[in-house]
Amino acid sequence: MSSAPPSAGLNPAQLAAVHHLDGPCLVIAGAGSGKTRVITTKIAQLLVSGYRPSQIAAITFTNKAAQEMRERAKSLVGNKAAKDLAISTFHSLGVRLLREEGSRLGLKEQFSILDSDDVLNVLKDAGGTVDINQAKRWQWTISLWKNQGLNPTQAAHAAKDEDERAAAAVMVRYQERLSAYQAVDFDDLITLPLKLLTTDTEAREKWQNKLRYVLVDEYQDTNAVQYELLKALVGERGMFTAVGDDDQSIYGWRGATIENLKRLPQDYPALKVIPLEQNYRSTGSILRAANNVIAGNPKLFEKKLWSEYGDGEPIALLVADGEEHEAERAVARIQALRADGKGPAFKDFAILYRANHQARIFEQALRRAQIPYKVSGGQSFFDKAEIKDLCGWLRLLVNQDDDPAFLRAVTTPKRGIGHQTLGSLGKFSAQWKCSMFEALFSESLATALNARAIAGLHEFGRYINDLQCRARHTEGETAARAMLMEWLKDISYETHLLEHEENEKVAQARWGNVLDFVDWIAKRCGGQHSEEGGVSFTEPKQSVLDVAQTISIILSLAERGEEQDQVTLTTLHASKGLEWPHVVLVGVNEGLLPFKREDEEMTLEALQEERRLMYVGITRARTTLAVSTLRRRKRGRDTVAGIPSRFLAEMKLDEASGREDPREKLKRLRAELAAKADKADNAAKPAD
DNA sequence: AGCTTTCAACTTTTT
DNA sequence: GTTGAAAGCT
Repeated sequence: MSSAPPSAGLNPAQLAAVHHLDGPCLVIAGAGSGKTRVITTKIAQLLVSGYRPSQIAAITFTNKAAQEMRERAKSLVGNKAAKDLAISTFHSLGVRLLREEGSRLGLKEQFSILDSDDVLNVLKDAGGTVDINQAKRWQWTISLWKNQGLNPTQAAHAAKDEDERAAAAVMVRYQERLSAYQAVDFDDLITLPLKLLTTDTEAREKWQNKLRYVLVDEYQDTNAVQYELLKALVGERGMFTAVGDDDQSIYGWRGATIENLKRLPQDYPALKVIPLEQNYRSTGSILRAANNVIAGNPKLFEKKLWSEYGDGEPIALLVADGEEHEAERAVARIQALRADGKGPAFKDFAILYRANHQARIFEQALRRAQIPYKVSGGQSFFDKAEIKDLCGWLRLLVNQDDDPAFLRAVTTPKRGIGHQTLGSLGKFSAQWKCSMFEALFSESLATALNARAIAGLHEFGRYINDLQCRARHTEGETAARAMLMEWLKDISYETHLLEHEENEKVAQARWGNVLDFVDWIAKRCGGQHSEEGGVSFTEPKQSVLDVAQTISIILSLAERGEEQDQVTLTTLHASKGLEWPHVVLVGVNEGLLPFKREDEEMTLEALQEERRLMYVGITRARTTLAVSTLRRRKRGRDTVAGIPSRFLAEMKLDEASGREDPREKLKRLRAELAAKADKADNAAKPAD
């Protein structure tokens, strides 16, 4: 290792942020200003100045972000030091605190953590209803209260209408049930540690001593309770660095509050505020548009992004006749840019939209153009244990040499084949360099295993072969559903769930997921009819095995975390923190972005949050950005006139091309238009 | 009363 | 393309 300081190559503002170690520090990190680099470098700097790794806590909002930060830290400070750093989400830090100190709150060490589905069941029970939506509304309301730091009594006080009073009443019983079960929900993972640290001096001193320095990422996303927890953790010393951007606060609707940014200078008069304004991501045109838009919001901290890169391409404005046309234009743009010179990869493109349902039309258009794509979000369905079980079986049907799948299928549900047998089978297959499934029918298997074990394995093997055969020859939705249900009956999966789950309600929920899964597969087996661009066409029917194959591919790619070359489709919310060379921001219309419900008026706060969303969208782009607006848009059954979003005017696109001579500009624009028309023509031909 | 049909609406999401 | 609510039908 060289002796260069960890902060080599940082700009002055970044350096100031890294080296301000002896007091509270707030870094206002504009989009693309290298904030993760600042955090990891600061961690390294803290180590240099004498902190031990275990004394430094870095807090993020998602596990993914924590993972990434740990990777970055690892490459900077080495494996050994990085291992002991307390890099985690607010929630996992909460878990750690409660596991160690929970007894002080009357919580046993092995308390259970309820996920969202579990909570819903408890709420139905506590509220005496079967109405899932009612339960969901309670869940939402109660969660917001808890995130504001309200207990049931305070919540009852805060309740404004009949619905909220009912929710508050349910909340009392809900909390009682949680403590009776020795269970906590996600919100408790913040509120209970806070309660502990504020009421128990001994615990507070212990943890303030343990975690000497705290860094918080995405600080603008903290809610009231998280703020208090941070305060309790850092105590009087106030040794922390908060990194955030008030202009990228887009989670107000789930309890995040920029009050936390306003309060910080008041609560910590010694606070050093350092804005990072140099952007290392986008071209001048893009940054100018972003700055112009966000200028419409009141400023909490003054900052203006700038970049050393040139203006680059002007921002393209697409005006589409309708949703289909918009999708075609977006696809044509991708094809045109790819036809250009070196040609960017598909993964260099993203299509950004306000609401999930907007994705569908773009999916269709991309499929028709044979462009690979992925829709971000969702997919967590496949992480559920019961779904993983069944996917194990499906993977085995697709590829019998998939040993992990074999092990999962052969042991779930239990069928009298234990680890002894499987251990021997594994050794045998390793010796003969074949898969476990292949080994199962080998004649020399008798040398390794007794007859009873072999008989059991053979039965399983025959069943798999039979099932594979059925899966290959079953097509169509109804037949597929019947076949899958028969399979589940064959392996007694429902019984398995009921036996292995202590709580019958949880088992029922899991079985419900299984049925959803069956449904999902069956739907894909039936031919799908769709109308696309006036052409009606039918996807061919698929066999169950075909669908299983698709699932296997998705799973193996996800498992390896491999990035494929595909266009990204994502909501603006989910795009925060990401970037692409080429971005198309679609549906930039009044009503959609800014979003407004039909019957409600938009508050100023809501509009400002929508504006920040627009700002986030613009700043995702590195080299080119296209914004697209609809001239007509669908609303339910009928089509209404589309009003261009006010944010388009705020971008001041005509000014954005700079101080160019008007005549020159006209000439250039004409040439560009002609070139684009050519490209679009060329690109359109092979697509049809 | 309980069923079917029709109509209109349609955020954003992590732990 | 789905879901929930309200109107209409038996």
